[in-house]
Amino acid sequence: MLAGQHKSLALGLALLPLSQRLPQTHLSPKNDFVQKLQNIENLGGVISIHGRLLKHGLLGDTFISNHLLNAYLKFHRIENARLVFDEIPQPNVVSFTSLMAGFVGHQRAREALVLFGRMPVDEIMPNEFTFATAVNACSVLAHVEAGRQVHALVQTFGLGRNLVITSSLVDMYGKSNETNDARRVFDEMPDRNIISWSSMISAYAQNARGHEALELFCELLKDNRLLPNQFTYASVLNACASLGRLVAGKASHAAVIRRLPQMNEVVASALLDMYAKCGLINYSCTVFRQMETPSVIPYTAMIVGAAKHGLGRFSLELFEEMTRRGIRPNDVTFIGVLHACSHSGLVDFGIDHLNSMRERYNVVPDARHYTCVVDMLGRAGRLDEAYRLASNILVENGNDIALLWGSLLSASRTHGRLDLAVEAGNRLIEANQQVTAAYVTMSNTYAVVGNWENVHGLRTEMKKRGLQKEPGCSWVEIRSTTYVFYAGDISLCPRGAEVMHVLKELELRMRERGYTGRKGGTGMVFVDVEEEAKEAILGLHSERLALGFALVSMANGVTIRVMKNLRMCEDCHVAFKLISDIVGRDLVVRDLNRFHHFRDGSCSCVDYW
DNA sequence: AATCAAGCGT
Repeated sequence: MLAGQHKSLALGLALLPLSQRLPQTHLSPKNDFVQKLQNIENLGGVISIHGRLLKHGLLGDTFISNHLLNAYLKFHRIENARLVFDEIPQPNVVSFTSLMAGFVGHQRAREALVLFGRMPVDEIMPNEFTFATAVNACSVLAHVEAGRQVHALVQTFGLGRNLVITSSLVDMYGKSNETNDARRVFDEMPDRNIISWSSMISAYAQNARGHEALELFCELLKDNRLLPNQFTYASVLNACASLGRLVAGKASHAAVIRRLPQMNEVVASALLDMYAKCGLINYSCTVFRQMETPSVIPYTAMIVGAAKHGLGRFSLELFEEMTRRGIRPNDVTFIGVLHACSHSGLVDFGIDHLNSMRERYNVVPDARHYTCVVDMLGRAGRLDEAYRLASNILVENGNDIALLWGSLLSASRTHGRLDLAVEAGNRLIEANQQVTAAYVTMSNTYAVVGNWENVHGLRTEMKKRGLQKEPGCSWVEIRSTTYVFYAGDISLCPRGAEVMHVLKELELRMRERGYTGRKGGTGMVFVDVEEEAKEAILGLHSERLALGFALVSMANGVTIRVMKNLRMCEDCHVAFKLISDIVGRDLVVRDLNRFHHFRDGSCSCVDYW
């Protein structure tokens, strides 16, 4: 509305005869205005100068209008900025670039690209600033086709060696999950700054290629001219977290303390997330409590971390605490909260939260939230309710379908509900999602109820369709060596006999304590935890081998973590607790304490990096 | 006058 007034005023001014306009003094009010616009500290000031510019008839001046446009952007008034742009008689490349950057910064990247496309029509030549912004727009949209087109234009304009543009391209390819293209651009850069390196490290970290992220980080450290900063460490920690590499994560923590003048919230969030994913929830908590005013993101990370460790009550307390402090939960926070309820069997709390999220917090539940609730009902054995809910959710995205029906299928198998397992499995197969896993789980459900004919039938069907289960693997990180295990023959496993002995003993004790693996959720490590093919069942699951090896190492006084499929296996955590009970000592805690290098912020950790 | 990197879910 405000901007609309300006528009009509501007038209009115244009009708005034030149003589009636205020004369320009040779003291140049122009420069005066520009300086004021640059140093302005609040929106009111921008509006007042806007009015005075109108009076002086200075809005036709592209240079001044560009300053005004950017002043509006400084206070996030993207609409006002756009209206200023629309009134510039001859917008130049800076006008275009500034408004494009404004759109990108306000979740309107598509409009930035539209504006970019308008430039040739207005016969404005884009420059390096414009291209960097255009690439950034594609990056935000993860629109790799547009990104490739812009990349091609960059080459045509002879800007293929520009540092800023190429760094943006690395980021764009990374965000579009085209990691190899990101690396190609990175390798071809004539020179690189810390942003180029951080972008490439983060491209690896975000695309499940943590090993390469850490490798590249090591390479970066060899160059003494470039210092890693907060961005770099956040990505490195993210890589450690996704790999479950506690030792590297610890060392990064040490490096953060030693090498960064101060830690910001993003690094702290990455750090607490890393500790949670590597199994040290107490460390997560310590990092979290060191933050004075954590925002929604560290709160969410902590809630999710606690949930994964089976600390459902703690998750809910954290949620209470954050809302009490007036921090608004977002969609991800609720995924964490529902996840917590699901994994701690707090079904009714979970349903309450689902219902309150829209009403009280104005967060609309989507497929991911409903999937959590389906999972929660399924784990609790309330399969009919789970099925009813799942049938009523509208899911289009293949990945969402896989999560929803995959969750129901798994619960149906656990509870021996053949009817629902078949229904859920067929949904997956129809949607061409997780087809192999669906066949295997359906077949396992037939096995649970003793219907061997159908087990065999499904196996034949799989063979006919040429479906083969990829071998899963698990690994253990001991000191800084990673031991990888595949399902199969025990004789291939290092210290196989010892491993076998420990596992047998453990399984016996667990059965004595009533862990049959039929209750869902916890205690599943030892019975059918992985949906592996029947052949693998004859041998051993990779997780059991990894766990057994870890236990043997632990018995020899070695500190270990057990990992599964890139993430910490929450069931292993439960298993550790049981093992501690069985051996009558708190092995886990004692061993974790040996890692305690950080006291009072000082550090005695070896220089890993 | 305008351009590049980071953290929370499955």
